[in-house]
Parts: sequence; structure tokens; C-alpha cells
Amino acid sequence: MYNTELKRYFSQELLDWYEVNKRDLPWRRHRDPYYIWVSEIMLQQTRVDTVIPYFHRFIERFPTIQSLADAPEDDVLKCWEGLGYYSRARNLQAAARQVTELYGGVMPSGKDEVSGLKGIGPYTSGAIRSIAFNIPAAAVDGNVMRVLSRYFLIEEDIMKVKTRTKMEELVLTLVPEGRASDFTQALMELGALICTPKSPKCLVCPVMEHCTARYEGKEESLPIKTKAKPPRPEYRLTAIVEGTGVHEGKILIRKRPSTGLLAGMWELPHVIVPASANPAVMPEEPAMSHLQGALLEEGIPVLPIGHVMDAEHTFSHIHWNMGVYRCTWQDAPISSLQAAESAAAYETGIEQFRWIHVHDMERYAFPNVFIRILHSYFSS
DNA sequence: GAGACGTGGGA
DNA sequence: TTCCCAAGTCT
Repeated sequence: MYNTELKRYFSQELLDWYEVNKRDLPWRRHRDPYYIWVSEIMLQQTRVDTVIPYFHRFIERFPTIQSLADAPEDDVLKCWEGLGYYSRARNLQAAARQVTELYGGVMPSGKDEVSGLKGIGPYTSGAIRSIAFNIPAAAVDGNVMRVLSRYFLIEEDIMKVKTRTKMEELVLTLVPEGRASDFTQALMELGALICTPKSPKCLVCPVMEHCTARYEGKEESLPIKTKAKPPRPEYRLTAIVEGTGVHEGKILIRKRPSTGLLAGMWELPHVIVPASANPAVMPEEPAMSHLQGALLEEGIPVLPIGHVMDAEHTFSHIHWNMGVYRCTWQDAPISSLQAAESAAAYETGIEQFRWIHVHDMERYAFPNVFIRILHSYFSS
């Protein structure tokens, strides 16, 4: 598969380049497998600059696998607040508990053992085993597929599993003896700094001389990648519920279910409405009426007072259009029957709700969209 | 295989 | 402003 001299040149030049140009990143200051592991999970679909402060906080708060395993899940999510893809955090902790129970708290290095941990797929398994243990294992991510598709002119859709497995096989033939750790990092470093998605810096690339895509003028059009679908719109009415009586000065928050979007995170109560009722164009009265009725069905008796703001938030697959309304807690029952039903529903899920002061926000993990709304609300 | 799953930055 | 992401994994 491919010219042997082409490959030998690539590996050697890449390692030499990395030795001089590697960035000083926090997780590169140690060979601790736990640090490598945490960094690799955080770096999934996330930029280095974004990860760095999170990595420092996370390691300070959870210095060891054992400390992570022993922590309350809410603490882990709070530490992950704002990073996104929160299942990464919950899987990381679940995996820390696996390591504690199965391997005495010591990170394993075997392929089956590492791959068996929650949240660790083929890429992260290869990354941890090669970077932390210097084992010749393939860590093929978007960077690596971009670099290889260009250098070796691989014109196959990198979204396909078959393309990735092919690249994994190729990488294994490229790893210089005893240099797995540096080589894995060098490959990704080249993709991050030189062989970038747009406007690759070919003129300063250590392997430009033998890059096939460069030779054929195709470096800008590789890799081949199918386009992602645009996020579908959703329309939601959100309630900022102000407490009365013993809850005077507080607002109501609730915890999301343990699965699905933003699992385990805290939020403002909100309800979905049909696309035909886009809050941005929906008159206040019918919006407030719908919000009141829909929240009551969920066991939250409130009285909407008025429109506060509109907000938008884009997830990877959904775009939320939100109308935010100030509400008061419905002390006085609407009807005795409804009051009884809603009270029962509220009591049933009591641990999913909290009355909090603004400054208590720092004790709960909120998705970014609700942090923005709350900050906007309390600063005006 | 395709969709679910977040966020902030850069062109 | 809009688009495309950025060191993927799970179902």
C-alpha cells in the first residue's frame, strides 16, 4: 500500500518538524494517562483554546481517577458547563468508575480494556494507548484524515467508516519504531497548525515536497466530506418564574432527564410550541395562555406576566427560537381540581425542581442558552 | 448507516 | 450574516 519511500519520508520529516514546532499544551507536560484521557475527551469536536481552561479546572477539581469516580455527577457536569456534548462528562465519570472497579483505579493499556471504557471509541482508544503508553496504535481523527487524504491523495468520503479503518491501517504502517507517542501527536499537530481545512500552509509544510494533493493541485478540495444537514427549527416558550412567600426573590429551575439533549443539566421551565406559533411573531396573549396551560400540565402552576425577551440558540442538530416570559408562581389555585393535580405532579418530581437566588446559579450546571437568558434578565 | 449530541470562533 | 466547523461516540 503506497510507496515505501513516500511513507518513510513522511514519517521522518513529520517527527523532525514536530520536535521543533510542537505546542506547549497542559496535557503534554506529563505522561499521566489520566491527563491524556481527560484532554482527549474534552478535545472531541472542540478547539484547543476552548479546552485549556476547562482542562486546568477539571484536573484541579478531580486530580485522580479515584476522585472523579467518587464525585457527585452534578459536580462533574458543573465542571463541564459550557463545553457542550455533556454526555462526554457523564461517560468520563462512568468510565472512571469502571477503571476503579475493574482495574483498581489504574488506567489500563490493553486495546480491549481501553476500548471497553464508556465514551472511548476507536480514535480515543488509539490516542490514549499511543500518546500515554507509546504503543503503536492508530488515532485517526479529522486532522489525521485530512493530512493523509492530501498527502496520499485518498479521494474517499471521510464520513464513511470504511475510509477511517483504511486510514487506521495506513497509520500503523507509518509509525516509526518506538515513536508512537510523538508520531500520533505530530500527525494531529500538522493537521492543526499547517494542513488546515482551509488555506493550508503548504509553503511551510515539512512534507509538501512529496504531498500528492499538492502536486496535483487538489489540497484545497480534500478531504472529501459529505455536508451536514442544517439544524431543524424548534419553537419554545420559556418561563422565568418568580417565587412568592418563602420563595420571594427566587426563581424556579428544573433538572433535565438523564438521557437525551443536555441530559442532567438544569434549566428554566419551558414548553415546545408548533412551528406555526413561532414566539417571535406570536402575540403575547396567546403565548402566555399557552405557556400557562402547558406548564400546568407538567405540574407547574404559574401566571405569565409579560414578555421579557426573545432568544435563539443553535445546537448541532436543532435551532431553538425562544420567547421568554416573566411569570409568578400561582399561589391561588385556578380550580381546586387543577390545583390538586398540579400540586401532586409537582410533589412527585420535587427533587427535579429548585427555587434559587441568582447567586446560586454557580452551584448548578446550566446549558449556555439558559445562562445567557438569566444573565440578560438579571442585568436589566 | 444515519441521526443525536453543544459551543464559540473564524472567514 | 451565514456557514462550517474542531482532536468523536453512541444508538
